Amino acid sequence: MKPRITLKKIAKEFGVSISTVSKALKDSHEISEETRGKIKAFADYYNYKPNSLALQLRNQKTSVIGVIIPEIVHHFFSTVINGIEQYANDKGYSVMVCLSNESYEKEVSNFSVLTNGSVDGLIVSLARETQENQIYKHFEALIKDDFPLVLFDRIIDEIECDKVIIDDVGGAYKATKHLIEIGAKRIALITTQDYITVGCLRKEGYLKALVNNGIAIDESIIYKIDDTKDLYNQIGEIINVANPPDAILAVNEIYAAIALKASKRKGLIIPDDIAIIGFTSGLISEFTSPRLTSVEQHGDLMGRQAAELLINRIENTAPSEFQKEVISPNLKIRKSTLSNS
Amino acid sequence: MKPRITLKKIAKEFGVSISTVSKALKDSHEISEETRGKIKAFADYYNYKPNSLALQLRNQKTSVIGVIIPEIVHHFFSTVINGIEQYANDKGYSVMVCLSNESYEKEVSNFSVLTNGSVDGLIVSLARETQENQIYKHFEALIKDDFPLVLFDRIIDEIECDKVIIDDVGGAYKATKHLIEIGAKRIALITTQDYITVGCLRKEGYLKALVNNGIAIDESIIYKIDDTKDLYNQIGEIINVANPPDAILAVNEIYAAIALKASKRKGLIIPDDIAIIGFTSGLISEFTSPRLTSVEQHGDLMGRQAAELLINRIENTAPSEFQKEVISPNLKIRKSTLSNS
DNA sequence: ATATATTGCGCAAACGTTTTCGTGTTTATA
DNA sequence: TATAAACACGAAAACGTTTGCGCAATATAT
Repeated sequence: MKPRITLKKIAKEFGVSISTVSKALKDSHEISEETRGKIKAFADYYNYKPNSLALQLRNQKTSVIGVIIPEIVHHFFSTVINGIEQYANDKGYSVMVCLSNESYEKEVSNFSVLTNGSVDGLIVSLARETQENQIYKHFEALIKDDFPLVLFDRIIDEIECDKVIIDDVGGAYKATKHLIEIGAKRIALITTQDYITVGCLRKEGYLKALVNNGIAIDESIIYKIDDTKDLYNQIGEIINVANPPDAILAVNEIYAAIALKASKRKGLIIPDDIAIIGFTSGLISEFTSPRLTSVEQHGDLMGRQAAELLINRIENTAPSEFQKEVISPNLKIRKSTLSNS
Repeated sequence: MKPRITLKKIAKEFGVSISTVSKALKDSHEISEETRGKIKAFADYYNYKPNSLALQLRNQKTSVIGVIIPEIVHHFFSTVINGIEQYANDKGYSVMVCLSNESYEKEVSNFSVLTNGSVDGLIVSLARETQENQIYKHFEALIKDDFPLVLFDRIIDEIECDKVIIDDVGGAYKATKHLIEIGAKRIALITTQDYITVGCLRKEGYLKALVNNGIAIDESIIYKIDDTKDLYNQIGEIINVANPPDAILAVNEIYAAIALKASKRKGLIIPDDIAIIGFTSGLISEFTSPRLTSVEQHGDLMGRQAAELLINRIENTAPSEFQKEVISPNLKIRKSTLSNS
């Protein structure tokens, strides 16, 4: 690659000082019309652009925000990124994305890459492993220095910073209530392992809805899926029993879609024999047959809000207490809970 | 945010020079054991980390690669990002993602943000609008300066740089041939507007397969979808005719999934009445009913290869001629072309 | 005791920019 | 003609880092 053109080189070309060139390019009236003209023409010809590293160093501001997410090949997270990008761009920031791949170690290494001055702030959703291990040491230094930080979706309360979450309890409550309203009596819950906080919260909403509507809790139809093992087998076993549940609430779209397939394979009619709802903001629900009723998570909005909180923090326009934004999910009712009869 | 600790501050603390501190922290034997010890302890306590902007400026290297893609909420692109990240991380690079949102203007503005010295190289897939307008002015300066650049998927031949594409012609050929082999006679093509290069190439493969197998080309069953209008209507009209095609090749997953739904609604049996194949690397095909046969695009691999080409270019380990990697797609045969009978 | 190594550290340049504060020359005013 | 103002530009510091080189002071060898 050819070396980029710098103020110094332009200065040399015309036998003037660097400051003269800098001022000329900024149209300072300190510099004569003539000098200005030729310098600008020259710079233009060679496509001069100020080196942003130098500017960032001088201004002590990068206008970049770092984002660390567990994975990107995941509709929810990519919508969040989208939201972050939108808002950040509007405000003149760029986005640097790093993936933790659900690994604690990778998350920590991303931290050290991003907190060395290359970004003005950080938006993070915790890796599964981090939640599992419950080690948050890498956050301590940031918190101590008031480094601008926003946690979203996969958050933990111990870390003191701005946060954006969806009301998982409320979403699960709404979904469960809907199932009850359409006549379900035995509503199974397909959820994650306990250490995934969103899984727990959704279970909470599910339980609350049951209790509030006078349905006894049946622990035997609450299933905790192990994401590292085969999903089809695990979920298939829930359906392929003598007396399968008459409704299912799944904490994500994939679980729901698999449950739907398993039900069809067993010959159950959806939603008459079994109604299904998934959590999601994905495309899958749109194309299953029948289409899946689902709890919409508004990832875009979440991203925008996270970016807004962060940028306010960066630019010191935020209140000193940390904010916690809660986004209300809504139920998108489709055919998997909507009987034709 | 508290100001970060610097060499200067540590130097002041101990009444030594900045260079002493720098050397001490690097365990230089130029510095006495004693001085080294106390400086390192102090730095450690205050969690000193070298400011990466300063390093980048000094080393004339950012170890960041910029990526500009049309959109991120798109399974194919997110798998590509994933691949890029994997390879880049392995090699010690970080990734900065910018979205063009299919807009020419946004693409150009992303260019100016990223080519000011903040990244060592660029991986780009063109915005739809850019392909439509055929204005590639923003590339010229880069090319002239040998700026490390890799184009993937949505490429154009005029721009001289490294490229990664999938063999769209071959993929469409394979898919079409498969349809012919299972007995299809009237194979419709659902494709994009002409300016999308991948659409054209896939059409080419489709036509070639027809010709090679002695099937007459019927322009009336080649449909060009307008992405800015309602997809369901446009695709529905293809199916809801007196004599619908007996097979469909769609240039992406969504088109295929919609065609599948429309076919089912009309009461057609898939694949007996109508067989369907989509291009994709997505999740949708997995969950339609029946599941969709599809041309797998290997986005991950594409990302890794793009990153490899770029990093080789950056580190000057690439041959001087530009490379063009072509990835062979393969056919994932599922129930939408696999008759039970 | 003198010459030579070795040790321990500081200086200064370099990366590229912006900006304040001079400073010398020219022009305008008294 | 003397003085003030206007003009056109340069020097230098600052952002934070690394590193080759120089220079003392001490330690070792002759």
